[in-house]
Amino acid sequence: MDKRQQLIHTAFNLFYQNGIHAVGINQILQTAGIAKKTLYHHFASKEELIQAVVEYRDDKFYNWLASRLEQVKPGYDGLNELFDAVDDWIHNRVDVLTDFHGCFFINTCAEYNDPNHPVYLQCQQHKTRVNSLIERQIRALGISELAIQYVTESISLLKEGAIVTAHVQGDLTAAQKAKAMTWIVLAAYLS
Amino acid sequence: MDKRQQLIHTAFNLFYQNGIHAVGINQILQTAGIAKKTLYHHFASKEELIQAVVEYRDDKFYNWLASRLEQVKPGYDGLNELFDAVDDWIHNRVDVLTDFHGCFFINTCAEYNDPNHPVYLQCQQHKTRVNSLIERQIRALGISELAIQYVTESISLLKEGAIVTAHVQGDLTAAQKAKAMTWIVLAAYLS
DNA sequence: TTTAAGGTATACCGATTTGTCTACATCAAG
DNA sequence: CTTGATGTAGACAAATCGGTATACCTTAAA
Repeated sequence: MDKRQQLIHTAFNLFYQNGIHAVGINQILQTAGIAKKTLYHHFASKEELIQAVVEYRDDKFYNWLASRLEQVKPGYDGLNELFDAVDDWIHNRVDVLTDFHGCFFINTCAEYNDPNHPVYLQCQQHKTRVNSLIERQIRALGISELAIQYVTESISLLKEGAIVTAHVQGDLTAAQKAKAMTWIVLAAYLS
Repeated sequence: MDKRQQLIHTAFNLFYQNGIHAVGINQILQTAGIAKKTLYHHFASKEELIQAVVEYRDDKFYNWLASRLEQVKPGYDGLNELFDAVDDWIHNRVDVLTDFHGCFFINTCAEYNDPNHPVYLQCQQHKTRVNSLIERQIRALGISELAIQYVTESISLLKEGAIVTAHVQGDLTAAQKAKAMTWIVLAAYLS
């Protein structure tokens, strides 16, 4: 019954479904059934609410993915699990992430197009956190320290491509394609 | 001195830089130096202007890429050119596309999150058109008809990943990474 | 029992939104 | 010469925006 958390939760769902700029504060309040005064008791402005929402999603997504990856051995198994997890997400098989509408952080960067904007930076940092999960898998393969960063960023690129392709093109097999390419790329880099 | 075209051009620049929902009609009018009546003489609503802007960008981007690809032989050379073109775009070396702010169509889908919305469909169709350019290159490789579609969509996924990674992460080498992976993937699929 | 925090409900503020309207200017074609 | 298309300038309307203010309620702790 924490009103603050209720507001963040409601705002995220509306933002994720309709875009941030398209959702007004009154709509959030009406949907959540919460008074305006209460919102401005917890947040100084809409901007602050938005930042809290991004942080909320960052945690939720990162923790979900991290827990998925913890269930398998780091390395090849982890990379398989990564793309299986994305595949589950795309197919709406992950309740905790709500219905798939692309990557919330990519979407948000599309709205806040200024790379110096706090919200934009939050989104970048989320991607950095997620990449660290990928790096852990790559590192377990025992390749040269020099190559780790490059390979990590390449796999990350495949993951981003899968998410965007699934979203914009509606290609539900995108994660599987990215997974297949990951195997091929790794085989080439490790030979 | 075509006012209609002037409006579309100004609106696109503002939309691309700030997002569609963040830009008001008055801002467009003031920037373009055009009266409100004139806008509503050419367009029935803001929505209609937006659709014209998306169509304008669709043509501009498609024609640019198509002309780049026409300068080389279809097949391997065309695929190299594809990623070199994206690389030029990312590095702001393509005047006709204006400063890089990610893919306008991906960004727009992020704002119009409803897959049934006309603008969303326009963006999907743009991707389909671009994919047909990629397919032409893949087809020239002489692989089986069955594989053409799959490989095309895989290369497309790499291209999307490069654009998004360059935009959100600010990784200016993303197109080169995607290009390198394209070679590897093709070598595997053609062996 | 009193007090402060957190809450609802709603009126209100100024600014901004999309879109309409009036009044007038230019100019090419019938 | 007139008419219709295209244009400018800007007032205006109705709705909505983010945000503030007032009045009152509940509840838990001092």
